[in-house]
Amino acid sequence: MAGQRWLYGGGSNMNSVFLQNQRVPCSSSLPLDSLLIPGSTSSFSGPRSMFSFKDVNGGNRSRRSCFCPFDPDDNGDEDLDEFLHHPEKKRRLTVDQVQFLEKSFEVENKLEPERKIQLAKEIGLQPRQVAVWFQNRKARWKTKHLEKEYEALQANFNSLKADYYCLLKDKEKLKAEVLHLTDRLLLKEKVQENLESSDTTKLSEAPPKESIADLISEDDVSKVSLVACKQEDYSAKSDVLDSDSPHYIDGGHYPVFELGDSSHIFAPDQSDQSQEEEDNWNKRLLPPPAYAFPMIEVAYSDLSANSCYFGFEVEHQASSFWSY
DNA sequence: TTGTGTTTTATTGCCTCC
DNA sequence: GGAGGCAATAAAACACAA
Repeated sequence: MAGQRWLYGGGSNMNSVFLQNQRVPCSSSLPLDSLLIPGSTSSFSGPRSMFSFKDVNGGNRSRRSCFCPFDPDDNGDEDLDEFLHHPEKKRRLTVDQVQFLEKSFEVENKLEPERKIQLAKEIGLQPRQVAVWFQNRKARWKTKHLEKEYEALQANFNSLKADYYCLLKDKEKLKAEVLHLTDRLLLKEKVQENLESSDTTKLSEAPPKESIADLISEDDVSKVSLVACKQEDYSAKSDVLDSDSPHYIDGGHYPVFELGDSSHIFAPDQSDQSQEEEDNWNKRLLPPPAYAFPMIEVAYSDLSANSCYFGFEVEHQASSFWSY
C-alpha cells in the first residue's frame, strides 16, 4: 500500500507529502513555482505534480532525494505546514507534457542526467517525474515490442504449419500411387501364373511367352520409377516431419490405409488357400526393391478430405488393365 | 450513479556497474 | 557503497457500460 502511505502518510510516514498540482498557468505568481523549478522557463501550463520528502528526510533511498529540489530546511515552517496539511492526490501530466516527453523518447529513449534536468525544466516537472515517465514508457515499449515479436513468430509458425500439411498430403498421395501400381504389378504376375498352369499342354504350341516387362506398359514402368524417386526425395523431410506429425500431436491412432471399395476387386482372393500356399504367394510376389515400401498408413486427422484423392481414378485404370 | 476494467503515475526492492 | 535500471506492484485517474 505504498500509495496510501504517500497520500495519507500516517504514523511513521508522516514525512511524505504531496504538493498540489496547480491547474493554473505558470505565469501565476505561485510560490510553488519558485520552490519546484527554480528559474524555470517552462512554457507548459499544466499541473505541477506531487513529490515526496520521504527520501530527503532520511528515507532509506537517499539517492533519490537528489530529484527533489525542495529543501525543507531552506523554507519556512509555514510553507512546509501548508504542504503537510494539503496532501494532494497525484495528477496526470497534461497532453502537452506527454507529447513533449513522447517526442523526446522517440529521439532517444535513454535519459542522461543532464537531459533529464533539461526536460524537467522545459515542461515544468520534477526530474524524478521525468525519470519515472521514461521508465514507465520503456516498460510500455517493451510490452508492445514483445507482443509484436509474438505475433511475428505466430505468423511464421502458421506458415510453416501450412507448408507441412501440404507436404504431408503430397506424401500420402504418392504413397497411394505406389501402392496402386504395386497392386497392378502383382495382379499381372498372378494372371501370368494362372495362364502358365492352365495352358501347360498347349505350351509347346503357344507363341513365346511375354515377360512381365512386356505385360507392363512403358508408361507404367516410368510411373513406378518416378514415384520411387519422388519418395526418396521426400524421405529426408519425412523423417523429420513424421516424428512431429499430427499423429503424435493429436495422439490419434494410425488407421491402416485402405484403397477404395472399387480396388478390392484387384486383391487376390486367398480365402480358399492354405497358409502354405499363402506363404508361397508372398514369396513369389515379393515386390522388387523399387516399390518395396512398408505398410502404408494414413493419418486421417488434420488432413482434408482431399488428402486421399490419388489424382487418378483407381477403378477405371485397374479395370482397363484387367480387361487387357 | 455506480461498478468494473484499463491506463497512468509512482514506489519499492533487487540487481549490476563503476 | 552509491547511482541508476528494471520488474513488480500499488493506487489514483480515467473510460464506459448498465
